[in-house]
Amino acid sequence: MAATIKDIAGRTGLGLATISKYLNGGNVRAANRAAIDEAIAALGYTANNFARGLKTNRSRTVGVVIPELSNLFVTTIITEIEDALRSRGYAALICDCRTDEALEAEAIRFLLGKGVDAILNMPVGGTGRHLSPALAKGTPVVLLDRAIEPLASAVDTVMIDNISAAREATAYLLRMGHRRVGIIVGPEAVYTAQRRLEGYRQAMRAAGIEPDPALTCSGGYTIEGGYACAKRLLAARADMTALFVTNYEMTLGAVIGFNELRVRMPDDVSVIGFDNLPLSRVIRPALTTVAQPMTEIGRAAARLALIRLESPSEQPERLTVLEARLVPGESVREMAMGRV
Amino acid sequence: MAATIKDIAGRTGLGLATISKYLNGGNVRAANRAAIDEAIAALGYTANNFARGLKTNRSRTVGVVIPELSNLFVTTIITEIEDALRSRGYAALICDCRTDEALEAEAIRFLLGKGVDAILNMPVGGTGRHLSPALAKGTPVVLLDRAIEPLASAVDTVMIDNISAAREATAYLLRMGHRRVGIIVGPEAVYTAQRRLEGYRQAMRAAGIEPDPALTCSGGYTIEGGYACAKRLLAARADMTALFVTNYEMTLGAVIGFNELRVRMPDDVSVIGFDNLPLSRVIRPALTTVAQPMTEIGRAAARLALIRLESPSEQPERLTVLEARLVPGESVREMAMGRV
DNA sequence: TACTAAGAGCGAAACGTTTCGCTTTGGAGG
DNA sequence: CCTCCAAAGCGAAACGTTTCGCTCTTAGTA
Repeated sequence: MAATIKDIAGRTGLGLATISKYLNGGNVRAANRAAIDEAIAALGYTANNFARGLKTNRSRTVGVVIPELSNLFVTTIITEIEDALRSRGYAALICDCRTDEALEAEAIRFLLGKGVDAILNMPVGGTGRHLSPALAKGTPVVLLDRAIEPLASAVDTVMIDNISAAREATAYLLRMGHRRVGIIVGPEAVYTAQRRLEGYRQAMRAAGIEPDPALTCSGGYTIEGGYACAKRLLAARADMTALFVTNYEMTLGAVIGFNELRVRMPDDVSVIGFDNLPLSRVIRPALTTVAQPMTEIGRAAARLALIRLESPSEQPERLTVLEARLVPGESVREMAMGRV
Repeated sequence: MAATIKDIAGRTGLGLATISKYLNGGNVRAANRAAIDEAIAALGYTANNFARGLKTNRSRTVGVVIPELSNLFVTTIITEIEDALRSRGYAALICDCRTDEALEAEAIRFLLGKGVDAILNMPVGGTGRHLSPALAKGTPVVLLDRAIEPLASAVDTVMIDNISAAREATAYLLRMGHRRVGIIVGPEAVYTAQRRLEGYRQAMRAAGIEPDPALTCSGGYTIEGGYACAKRLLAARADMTALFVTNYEMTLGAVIGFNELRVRMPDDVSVIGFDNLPLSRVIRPALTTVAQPMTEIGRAAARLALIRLESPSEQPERLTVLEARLVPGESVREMAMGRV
């Protein structure tokens, strides 16, 4: 039905091997090259990926396993990955595991069964057990955003230094004279949430302040959680003068909550948000945020996967730590010295 | 390296054909069935998808082409689709075409080259030309959210009745006594945006009101656009008493804009938003929204694709129109009669 | 003109499955 | 104990590539 390499051979009078070689970048005499090109166009030939995969054991397909597709941080990264891969002929098989470890393990198995050449994973499980089938099979793995210690030497990891990013954001608030600094953190089980909380604590202690549990609220990395925490923190600690919100969704929620309560930024509460996505740039007063380089994360991950797949001789570092920057806005005010 | 059907045959003493038949659901004597199962477990056998695809020309893979991955409406639907497909052994290859017609056409070709069994597409291009390679090849196509008239009889379409949803939302505002009703619409080129605007106009005219261009603002379906439009409309028409925002992102933006301007809902302006996503339910006052059945859209699309793939005898309707409902909140107030 | 590398071109085998068209088998009914 | 038939089992061919190990051309050199 569809044209095959054999049809091309028939039409051009050349041999199978020659056509195949040409298609894979080999050298062919100019006249023959023209003939092959002509035949391909005339017959509408496309290589059969099944046959090719059967011989080469390569699918030019990469699996992406993420905890949650409905999250702007995730989708921004995936968009970048997908773009980079597609331009090199790779397609992305995406599995949303709904933040469920069992589903995540199943997704990995499923993708391996589909013959993916590599796996990109923003892991839910902290043990890395779900990845062992991939490692056993020799499939390259790139971890996104979250490290898994026991796998550090077996997989690539791309992330930011969450502790120092959080520490610097908190230190900035302290430097501006704030003392009662609240934090809205993510789920306890999530790697980045732990590290961001740790960074906050380090900064507080370095300033001689013991973190007040009543100033910490867990917002589950969701808009609703951020919204609820903003209200809860204000109710529990009316004297809170600054707040650090540790992801984009919760920042959005907190801003909406503050607005509803007529709490003004930065006059009533100074705020540092997370992730410099479109909205953060547009609302007034402009938010001061910790900006993760999402585009670079995606690109770096795609690049690593491609290197592992196509240039096995190159041996890039296992760990890529990208830098988050504090993007100044107008949502933090400097406290009068007297009030400190 | 990996175990093949031949290894199973060797270990069990059975023939290739028997193993294959069993794997594909055929009948086999109980004793042999046990032997095969044992061998599969012992050897860790998994069917080779390339070989299988080569014979059957089926990849158990479906392509999904969408304009934009960073959009909650899109990702909610995709999550559902992916889930439904995966449970039936199908994987989803996702291509974000960045709202670019040329990229969209390329994505379709790319996916066909990958051998996808079906294509789900939320189309950017209105002509449907980009789908002709798929139709030529006989690959089933399901359109999401947006129809393409010339293809009505060749592809499946799953969407809501945008005109009537918008008409009813607007009519509700009119029924509550509002006359100066604004609308934030999406991009002119987008099917749903056109229809929603049309529904609004129909309702206004039915109430004897000629739509005021100064009460229409295009927010490009983005958070920033909704935010900007909310401010622009208030500036242009301070006497606007109600506003209809026609997608989720713009609704979020408008709410933030109103909050910043200290415009209270519903006291100063009544608001009907779009899409009943988590946030819409949680903010105060609760938003009145047009809720699209996103879960059902995803499920219906997946179901159609699966039927076309696995039950060619069934002939479902080409067009599936799902119902959007008006979910009442507290963001619309009834105007005093005198003010009408 | 003759010779020689290097470059082009070639056929056949192999990848792991499904499927076609048979043959064998087990056991129910007589 | 036979007969018979549906069910179960079978071998071989085919799917469309890539690749191995050759042979044949070609063009440059002597």
